[in-house]
Amino acid sequence: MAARRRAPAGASRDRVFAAAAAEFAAHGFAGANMDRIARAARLNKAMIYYHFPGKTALYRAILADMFGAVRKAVTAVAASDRAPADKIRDYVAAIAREAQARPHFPPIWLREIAEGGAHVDESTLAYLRDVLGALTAIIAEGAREGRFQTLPAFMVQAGIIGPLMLFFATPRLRDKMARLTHADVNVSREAVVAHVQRVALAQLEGRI
Amino acid sequence: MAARRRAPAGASRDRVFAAAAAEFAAHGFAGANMDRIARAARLNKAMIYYHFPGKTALYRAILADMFGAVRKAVTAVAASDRAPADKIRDYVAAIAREAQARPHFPPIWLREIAEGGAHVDESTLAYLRDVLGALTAIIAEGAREGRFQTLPAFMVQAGIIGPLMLFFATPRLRDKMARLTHADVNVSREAVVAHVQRVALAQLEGRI
DNA sequence: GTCTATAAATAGATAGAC
DNA sequence: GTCTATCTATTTATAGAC
Repeated sequence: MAARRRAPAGASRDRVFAAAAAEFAAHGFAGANMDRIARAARLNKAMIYYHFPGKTALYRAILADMFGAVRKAVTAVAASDRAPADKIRDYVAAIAREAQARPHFPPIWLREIAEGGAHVDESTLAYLRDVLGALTAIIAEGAREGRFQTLPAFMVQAGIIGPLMLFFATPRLRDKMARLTHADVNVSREAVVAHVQRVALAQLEGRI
Repeated sequence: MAARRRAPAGASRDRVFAAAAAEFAAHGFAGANMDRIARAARLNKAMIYYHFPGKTALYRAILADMFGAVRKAVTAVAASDRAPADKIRDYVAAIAREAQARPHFPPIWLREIAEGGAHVDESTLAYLRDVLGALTAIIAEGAREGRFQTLPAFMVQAGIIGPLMLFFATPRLRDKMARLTHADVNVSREAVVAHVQRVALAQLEGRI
């Protein structure tokens, strides 16, 4: 048996990945700096290129991780045996959970929306299709059972991820605003998630 | 009287401004390229620096224009003599109108949210404070009249601008998705605005 | 006001030693 | 696997002529 390595196998790759995710979230694709990523990962630039073919591939790996995780979570929700209304709540909760598990997720998603998915490759686009597909399926199921009205999935999705991403992406901006104004910008995570769940459900059940 | 100039006074400055807005929307602050801006404005780079001190100042001028216009519109809404419920509808419509009048607006706003207002200076932050302040005032007025429940303005705001910006910023992304999937991603502007109005109002009137 | 040419700095990517 | 040193291209910004 080989002696135990000083550092776990793949540790430096993980450090590059984590540092890059934070960098892309903070500065966007074009603004991300390979030198800063290397420094944050406590490595040198050459090590990034040892682990990843280049900046674009590194970014896409992060996108795939993000949307792959969401896809997996919401697909499981859609396939569960819960009632449609509960699936909607679970769908919202799942997205919130995956977003919160990755602080870089909301900023990167917002940016990717802003540039029309310029860096999204085919396989990641397929993940997104499946995410919207899961929501579409839940809506269709609820409609079949006479509990939901049929709304365009995109509209429901916008009502869910819009507020969620805004909330999760803005802790610093809300701090900034809180220091400037007296408006109540400090809302709890639970309150936001519960609110988005109620709103999404009220829409689909025609209570709006 | 001076002879009429070939081109209107300030025309080249306007061209720089318009080209820069499109460039920042498409590529973000860091990704924006002064050469491309010059070319799109049918000028050379030196002319940009003749009109603006630098890239940051140019970007901030665009932010100030955007948020200044929104501030003006929603402040007028809050000060009008309409009923609180109508003011909420007007508030949503005003934001949608200003966003649609400037195609660069939604992408830039989304990006600025994503990076925590990194490029927002004091005066623009004051505009944002007034925008949220207008909404806060409308909610307070409705609550005083016993028509609204008091919700955090930020939460209501997130429910409004989240879906609106997502919709206005994603025509290309939705096209991309439409070609890939059969989901109904083609929602009309009117439907989205009306929907956001109904949702915001239902929240405040406690019908959710 | 408008241009060309260029300075000065930055950043993605690689060579090659250990 | 990890490092230093460097190449090359890009990019913000300016000098200076017209």
